[in-house]
Amino acid sequence: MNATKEFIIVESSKLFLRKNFKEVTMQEIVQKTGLSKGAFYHHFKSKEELFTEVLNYFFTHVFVHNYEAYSTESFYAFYHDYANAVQNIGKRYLENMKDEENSFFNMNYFTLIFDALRIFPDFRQTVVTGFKAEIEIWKSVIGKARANGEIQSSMTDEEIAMTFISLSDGIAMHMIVRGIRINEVRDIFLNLWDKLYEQIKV
Amino acid sequence: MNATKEFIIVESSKLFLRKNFKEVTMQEIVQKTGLSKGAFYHHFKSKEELFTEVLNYFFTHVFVHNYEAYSTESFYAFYHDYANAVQNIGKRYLENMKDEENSFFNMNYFTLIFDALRIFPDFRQTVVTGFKAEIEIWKSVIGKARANGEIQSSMTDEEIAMTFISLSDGIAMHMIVRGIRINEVRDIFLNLWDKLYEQIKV
DNA sequence: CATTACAGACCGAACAGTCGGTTTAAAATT
DNA sequence: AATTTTAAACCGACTGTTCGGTCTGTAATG
Repeated sequence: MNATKEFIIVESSKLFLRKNFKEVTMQEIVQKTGLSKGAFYHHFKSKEELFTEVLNYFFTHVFVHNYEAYSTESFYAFYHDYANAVQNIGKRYLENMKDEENSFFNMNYFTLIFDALRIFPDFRQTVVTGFKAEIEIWKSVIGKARANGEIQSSMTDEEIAMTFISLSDGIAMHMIVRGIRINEVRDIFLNLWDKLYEQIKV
Repeated sequence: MNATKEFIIVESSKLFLRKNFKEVTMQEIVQKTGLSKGAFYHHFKSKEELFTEVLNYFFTHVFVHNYEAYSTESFYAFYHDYANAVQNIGKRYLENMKDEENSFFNMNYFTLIFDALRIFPDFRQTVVTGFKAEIEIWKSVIGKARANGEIQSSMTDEEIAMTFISLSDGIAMHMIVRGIRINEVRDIFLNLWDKLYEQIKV
């Protein structure tokens, strides 16, 4: 990809972490990139096209889990690796803000998704596919842990997976609303995960 | 409150369940209400003022729990009452949409809060206060259940409360993204709540 | 008949996007 | 090596439209 185009995506992605699609103006984008409107429209056919690229950037470079790197030795090791990765995602998220005056995030993983769904209804399929893939990975680790005798529960693998994932998402959302520091979120849901784990470990 | 003003709030609230603040235009508001611009600005000094009233309407008439009505006999009865109330909230939410062609909700409890936080930073305090009050109610019911010998857990009352609340919120968010029918959300998280309950009940 | 409620023409600002033209640098030609 | 050609990158004034909001006039109300 063209370097300038990539530069525009990365720079304007910072704007989309503070305001939603409608609130970010072309004027702000050209100001942030230091380019002109003509230059922008040379690389993108519309503001919407930029936004699709920004979303793609977020979901392939920022809000992304590298599951291959997580231990599948035990469920315990797996979800601890996952929690640490969430911490790193938070750090990448904050890096996108360090050149802003008021380092307060008004958009987040969830609002970005809902904003995108409103503008691009087809985006739903992409998100749902991603969710399902994530659940499958958790299920397989959990199933293995159950077979190993690491854990034991009346819940199905899928129920355990959904409980862990949804709990962390719910906690994250509450903490974002409360304005808590991103790095503290991990500790809060990891503590609860450990407590849940205690109840299912053999 | 003036009947026309209330009518404007209720009618335009339906628009704010489909689009965010910036996306909803004055033209749509006057069209939806069948009134004129002059009439609107006779009752409200700005679009923002309307939005504060709409938010107030949502959080006092739609997205609201009537905790006094919930059983505090047992934690089990309490969270079942809560889950049923969530069902009713979902129904009220859907009622606001029945006169629209495409009955698909693009805004929800969470996006509304985040939209509001961006426009009215002071709204955070209101939301956080509400969250804390909710947790306190749960904590007291859980504490009582523990004292009664209904439940037993290595988790603190607050941890149990946060686990239950955040889990249902996380589930709701996932299900909204998936486009699942609102009424099914209750069954999904209530099932998980029951499983968690099984593990802490004496 | 004074006040409230409403209508709708109207306003300037802001919006996304366009367009004619300039700069830059590499490729082609002499 | 010097000159010409070509194309991509970029510029910013400009366009048509829509935005939230105002203003003046009229109808209803009590």
